[in-house]
Amino acid sequence: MLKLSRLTDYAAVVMAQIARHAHASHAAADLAEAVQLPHPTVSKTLKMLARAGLLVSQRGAQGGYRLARPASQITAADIIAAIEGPVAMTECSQAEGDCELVATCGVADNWQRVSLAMRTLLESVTLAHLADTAPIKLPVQLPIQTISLSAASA
Amino acid sequence: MLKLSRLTDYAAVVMAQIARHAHASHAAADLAEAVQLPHPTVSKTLKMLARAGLLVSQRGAQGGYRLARPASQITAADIIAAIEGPVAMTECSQAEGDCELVATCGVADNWQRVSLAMRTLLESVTLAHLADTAPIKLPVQLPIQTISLSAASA
DNA sequence: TTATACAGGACTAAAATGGTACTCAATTGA
DNA sequence: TCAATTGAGTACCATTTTAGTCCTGTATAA
Repeated sequence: MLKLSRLTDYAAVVMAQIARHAHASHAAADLAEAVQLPHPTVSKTLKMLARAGLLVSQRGAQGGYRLARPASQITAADIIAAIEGPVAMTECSQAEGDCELVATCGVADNWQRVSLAMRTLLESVTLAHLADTAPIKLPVQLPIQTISLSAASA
Repeated sequence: MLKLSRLTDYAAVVMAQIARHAHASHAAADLAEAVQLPHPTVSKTLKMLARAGLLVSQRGAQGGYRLARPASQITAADIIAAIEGPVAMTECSQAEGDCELVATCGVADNWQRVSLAMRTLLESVTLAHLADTAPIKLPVQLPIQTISLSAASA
């Protein structure tokens, strides 16, 4: 399925919720209520996002979480990376030298290129886009074809 | 990590191996030897690929697996789908009506668009590209930017 | 100083994944 | 027609990952 983990999914929903009221501080409990998910799980997610530097936290009464920077400067790739680690399709596309099958593999290089393309795509989608109830209008069908796999330039 | 499962990774490697000698029939054991992976696992992978219609199998002596169609007509998305099911980033981006959080979610539509873009990307990469030892030259950095999220057209 | 709210870590339960083994069926060719 | 080869199908187990919970500690504001 190549799918996001459920926590990552939650993270996106919660981030979007915060982004829609970026001025205020949001307590974990309030957010959990707003998005209809269990407190402890939302809390865990928020902690991960804060640790990744996407949210800033404020302890104590009237505390809570706020965006660390404008929603337009937080990307889908950031959110995914905060929960699941760096976006990479295969083991070998994130770190060098782990895979002992390099010799017989023969597809590593090309997978890495595809992986890079996906990362670039995810970096081009911002939290501002996600939080907007209006659909982001990705003219997907056509332009991606312009990434013709035969063209030049590395 | 948004990563492929290990079996999917194997599938790509094995498919590439077959694609490089598309004329011959390949026994599971031979392929396992060639790519240095355990027999039973390769066998399992091959069965899944055959069931998905990407390979045709021939039983008996001199039997084995062959590509069901030219490598240029088999996409990365096909291979991933054969092992993991349809490419979709979230539960709700593959089937309608499962998620009871639609009301509070607010990001479903946009995730689905991103998901579609990823699928399109994976459909534009063929087995012929993957199997080619020469790198596919994805001019990624630039053109993906042309998928500007603000443009028109649904 | 007390209530609020986040931080961190440990722990458990459940599910997905990966891998193995065994038996059956089909094809070839001697 | 029989034996060897090779895929098909199924069931099973071990491991890892994921999700979720709980508890204790710490910072802040009123």
